[in-house]
Amino acid sequence: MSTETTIGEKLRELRESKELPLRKVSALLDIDVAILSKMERGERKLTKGIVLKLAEIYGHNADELLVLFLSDKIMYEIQDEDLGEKALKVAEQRVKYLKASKKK
Amino acid sequence: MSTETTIGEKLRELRESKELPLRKVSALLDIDVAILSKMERGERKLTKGIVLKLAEIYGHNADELLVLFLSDKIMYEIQDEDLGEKALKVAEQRVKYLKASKKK
DNA sequence: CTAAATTTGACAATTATTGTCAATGTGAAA
DNA sequence: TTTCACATTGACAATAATTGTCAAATTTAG
Repeated sequence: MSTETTIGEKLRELRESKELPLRKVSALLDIDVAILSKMERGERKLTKGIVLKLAEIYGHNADELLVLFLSDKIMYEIQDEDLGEKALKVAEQRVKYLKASKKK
Repeated sequence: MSTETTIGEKLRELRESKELPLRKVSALLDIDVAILSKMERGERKLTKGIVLKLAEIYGHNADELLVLFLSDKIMYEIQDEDLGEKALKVAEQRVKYLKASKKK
């Protein structure tokens, strides 16, 4: 499940599957074509807003893209860290703890 | 397992358990006392280097502190995100995938 | 009270990120 | 080759974020 792809690569795949040129998509997003090019190749950071707009443009499930987007940011934080996996597990515990203590 | 504490709070606890004033510790770290104060309270970002030095100063297990430090950074990325937990799981998969494909 | 410890806020200096643009590179068509 | 659309690259200034430094204010312990 989306384990071998970055959000940028995924967005490029989606764009190409729709046969849309960067030029058109960047116009819809109202950003420079160079920036979108770099975002797809991971050279510039994506924002949540851009990801959501692209989900809309490509007619693709937004949550799936957001999860990939967030996990990319997480991966960036733990890159090359031996303790990354442990840190992820601790973070999971903490998320669960927060959920539990946040009464609905 | 360290689910209710930030790295800053943990470092403050350690310092207080050793009865060391900020003044002395910040001198050992060669940083301003104000910065260390803010780091302990989460108002300024800690660095890996500072965490390691503090582990040394307090004679505390460095890995445990690093895991907490990294998980803090992860938590920061997914704060308030409904999809945070899913993103963590995907990140775990990806870490495992990377480990597997990186032949030793 | 007083003295040490800590916190707070303001500020300039540094560093990072951003958008913009032009030049360059790539590939397909003919 | 020439042309054309598409994409990439790098340089640059503008903007924003982070940093260290300091002094004043506040809190805490005696």
